[in-house]
Amino acid sequence: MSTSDNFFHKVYEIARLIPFGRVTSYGAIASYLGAAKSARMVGWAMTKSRTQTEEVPAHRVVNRNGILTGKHHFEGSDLMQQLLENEGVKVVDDQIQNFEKIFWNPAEEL
DNA sequence: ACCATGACGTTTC
DNA sequence: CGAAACGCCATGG
Repeated sequence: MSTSDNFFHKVYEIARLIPFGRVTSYGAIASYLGAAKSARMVGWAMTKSRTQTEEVPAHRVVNRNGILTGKHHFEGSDLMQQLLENEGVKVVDDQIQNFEKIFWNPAEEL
């Protein structure tokens, strides 16, 4: 047990609230949790997310530019992109198309 | 305690 | 536009 477990738990809760076909960023989640400077921890939480019992849609979390920087943490070489495109999110060269339109900001929409 | 390593973000070149 | 330098902070050796 550590004090950051609560932070991780909240990260997972928010991640599960991301609507189908929408995406958000590591920084947006960190900022919403009052830890604007801990975006890297959100990424770390995503890495740990697969150990969670409850599923976490980690593929809906990208960096602030809408680029799939964490794709290498998924199986294969394009699984993350496949998962997104299954939801209607278009990706070209690891860049989410129309990113600003489908971006889901927890601070404004939650 | 020190150093290295990131699924980040911002600034600068 | 890509690369690098910082700042940030939990984790691991």
